[in-house]
Amino acid sequence: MARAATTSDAFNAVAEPRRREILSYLAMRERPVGEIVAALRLDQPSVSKHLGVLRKVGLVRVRCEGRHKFYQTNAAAIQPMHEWTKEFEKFWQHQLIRVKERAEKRVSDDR
Amino acid sequence: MARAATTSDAFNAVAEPRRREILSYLAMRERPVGEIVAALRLDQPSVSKHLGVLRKVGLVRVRCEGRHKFYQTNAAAIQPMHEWTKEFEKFWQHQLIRVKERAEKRVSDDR
DNA sequence: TTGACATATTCCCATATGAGCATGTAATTT
DNA sequence: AAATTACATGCTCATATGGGAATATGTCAA
Repeated sequence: MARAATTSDAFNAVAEPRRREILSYLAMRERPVGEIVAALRLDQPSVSKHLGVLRKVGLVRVRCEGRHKFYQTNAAAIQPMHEWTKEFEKFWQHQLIRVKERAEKRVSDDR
Repeated sequence: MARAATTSDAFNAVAEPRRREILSYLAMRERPVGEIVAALRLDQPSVSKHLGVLRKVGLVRVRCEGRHKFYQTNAAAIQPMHEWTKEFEKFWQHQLIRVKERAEKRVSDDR
């Protein structure tokens, strides 16, 4: 088996740095494709393809108006990733405390 | 250019579901490779390869003891992902509020 | 030393990728 | 109708992948 498709879930879709940029850019308000192209300085076909991936996993929503398509980030689709990373919060807090303790011990040893 | 390497950053490394399982499994306490193999029912070479990826991006730490290698999740390396997803928190909260408002409006319209 | 055990590495392969470029399609304007 | 605008899709290609199987490395035990 090869690597999982980028369209298989939010984790895979978001692994691509440009897609993260697009999501950040579209979080505040909806934008037509042309503005994404101009703002992020990417080729138009590239943006369209990235938007296709993001659409497939539900990370963006589209609204059509004439020949313009307005894309916006669907933040709710990011929440599961936030929840998963949150599971580790208590551990990195513990780790930081231990690092701090060791540092303080070193200081007292030096005295 | 092809897809970015899985070893290029935490986002890419974590896109693989098995690696997320491994990280969760190793979060509480360190484990030798054999226990990961047994617990997650994966082939040993597969686990070694996944651990190699996780090591390269700093998501796990190793401690060698005789012929055993104890791996543990380095939760601090997950924090940046948590921060990135957190940027969207306010947006999904707004979206949920709007969904709720629309639902309430529908109820009042029906009355 | 020889062998058993614990991990890591290598090879092959089907599959998916993203960039670049060209082309297709739909809506609008002239 | 023809030209223009706004996006989407198709193509090729270099590259990386994860699984499977075999093999290598390193450590301990008898």
